[in-house]
Amino acid sequence: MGKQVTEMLKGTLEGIVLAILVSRPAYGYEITAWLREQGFSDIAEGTVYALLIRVEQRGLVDVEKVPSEKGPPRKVYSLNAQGREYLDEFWRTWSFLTERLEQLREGGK
Amino acid sequence: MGKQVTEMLKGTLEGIVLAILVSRPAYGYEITAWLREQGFSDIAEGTVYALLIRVEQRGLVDVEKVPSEKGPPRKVYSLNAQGREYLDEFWRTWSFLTERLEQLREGGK
DNA sequence: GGGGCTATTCAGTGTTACTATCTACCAGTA
DNA sequence: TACTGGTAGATAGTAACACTGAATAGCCCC
Repeated sequence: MGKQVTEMLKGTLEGIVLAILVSRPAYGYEITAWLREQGFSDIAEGTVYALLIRVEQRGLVDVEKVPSEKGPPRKVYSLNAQGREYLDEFWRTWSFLTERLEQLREGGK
Repeated sequence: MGKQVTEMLKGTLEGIVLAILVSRPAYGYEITAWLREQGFSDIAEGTVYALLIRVEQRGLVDVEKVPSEKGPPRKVYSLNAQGREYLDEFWRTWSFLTERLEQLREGGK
């Protein structure tokens, strides 16, 4: 992809991951793979792990270590109450931004 | 506003400013004031100026120094051909992101 | 002269995603 | 046994970007 996406993901990738976790618990490798399927073609391996550690430290997710059939144990993350609250705020902020930008796009024609 | 907006603006504020400039030339102070009216309540003074210098150095805008009735001369920026190209790409990237997020928001209910 | 508004600049900081690399576990295979 | 490949996570260092806070400068008016 491009540098543009990279910069835009700052601040949104966190919301994206939390939005994934609200529908079902998941672990890092899985999330990365899913993002790539969705078109975020070059999300770096380490990026999601770093993000998950951050949100864990902020207490937005619960963690459970689950043994894997293949490879080392998985750290399965799930959104807790605080995380859901944070996600709600994320959506509000996101809506604000999209509204402003939609206006600009209309006006710029 | 909050830290969330700050982080989300990374990568998008640049597009926002370029989108303003495509409809009319403008100078830093004016742009900052306009953004604040639009609800970006605490865009920092220095932020827009730094951004304008960046896009100028990348050759996306043309600059003209215009004497002001009050205060020091204004640096009036206008989008050039390269800038318009870049803005087009910005909108494509933005659309990609909004589509993905809209899907996530739908799915998360 | 001093306060208030306009307008720009700049050094320093924090956050975030990327790059690159490393560790670890297991299965299949030569 | 040794090697490869897929799964899974951690981490040190870097670049980009917006913010903080302050400084500078010009102009007007009391």
